[in-house]
Amino acid sequence: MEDVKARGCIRKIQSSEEDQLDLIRGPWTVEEDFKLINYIAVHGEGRWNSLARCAGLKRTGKSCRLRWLNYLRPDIRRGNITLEEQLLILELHSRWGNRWSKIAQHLPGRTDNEIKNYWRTRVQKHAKQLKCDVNSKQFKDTVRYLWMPRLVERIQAASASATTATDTGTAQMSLRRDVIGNEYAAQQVTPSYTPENSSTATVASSDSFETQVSPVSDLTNCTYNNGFHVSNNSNPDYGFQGSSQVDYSDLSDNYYDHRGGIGMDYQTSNYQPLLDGCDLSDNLLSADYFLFLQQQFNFNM
DNA sequence: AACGGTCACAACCGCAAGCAC
DNA sequence: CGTGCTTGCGGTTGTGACCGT
Repeated sequence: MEDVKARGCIRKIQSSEEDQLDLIRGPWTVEEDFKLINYIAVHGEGRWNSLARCAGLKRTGKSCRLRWLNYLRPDIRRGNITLEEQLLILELHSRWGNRWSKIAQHLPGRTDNEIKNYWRTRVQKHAKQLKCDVNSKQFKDTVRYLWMPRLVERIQAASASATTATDTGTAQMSLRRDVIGNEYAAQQVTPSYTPENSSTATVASSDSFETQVSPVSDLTNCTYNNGFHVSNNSNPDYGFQGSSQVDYSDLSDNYYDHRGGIGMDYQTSNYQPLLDGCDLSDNLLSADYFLFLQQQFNFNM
């Protein structure tokens, strides 16, 4: 009964405060961030509306929650999306669609917002360049048979060069542009982004290039230099419209580079159902490929 | 140097589910 | 059971930095 009273009281206070407070919107200030961090450090997170009030923040609970989860949390991982992460995002998105939070659960330190932004700014950009819908079979096949195998190649190449390199310190830390000039933010970024957890940071950066994309009919039967052979495209009409010049800058450079070999064996004969309980058509990976993912991420589905 | 276009990302919005009362 | 609050999610927008002309 007292709770009811209390709730009613809070509601009154809440509405009157909202009237008076004229809540702040837009970018957070350093001072606000410190208030939020300090309050959570003492009281923990949750009950965001009351947290916002008690912390003296003229923000909605929603805004506080978002700021904490997407930016201030200590385990947030900064820097470019690595090749491994790109691969994982492509794979998980192919299975789950725009379930960003679910995808984010498999990328430690990455937020759903970050992954969503990545998808929209990078992946959808490429779909646009191909003049096809990001949800079309055409685009999904492109991801499946081109981008992902190529990403695997690059990851393999990167890890191979990493093992030969004696200087592990070459992993470059890539701060977000908006962090530059923001000293307190830079302090947050540094500790969580180490060579250990971003071994491919150097190759994951945007290395701009232009790639010749073959007519799509070629995609129905081609063999990659890593042995990944594509021959099971069932759509005979599968073809890109318009320009064949596509910029795959950060997703995978040398997209159609058939030189050299990584030594991976992705034969179509290995192209099997991957995961229990999944629609077969949604399975992008061979068993080898899955093993590879597991090795890369300690990945458990 | 100025300008416009593009990119990347933080932040907001609306909606829905879950929960307590 | 209805109501209101909290939380979480996905979509969208705003904005500063960068880049090409």
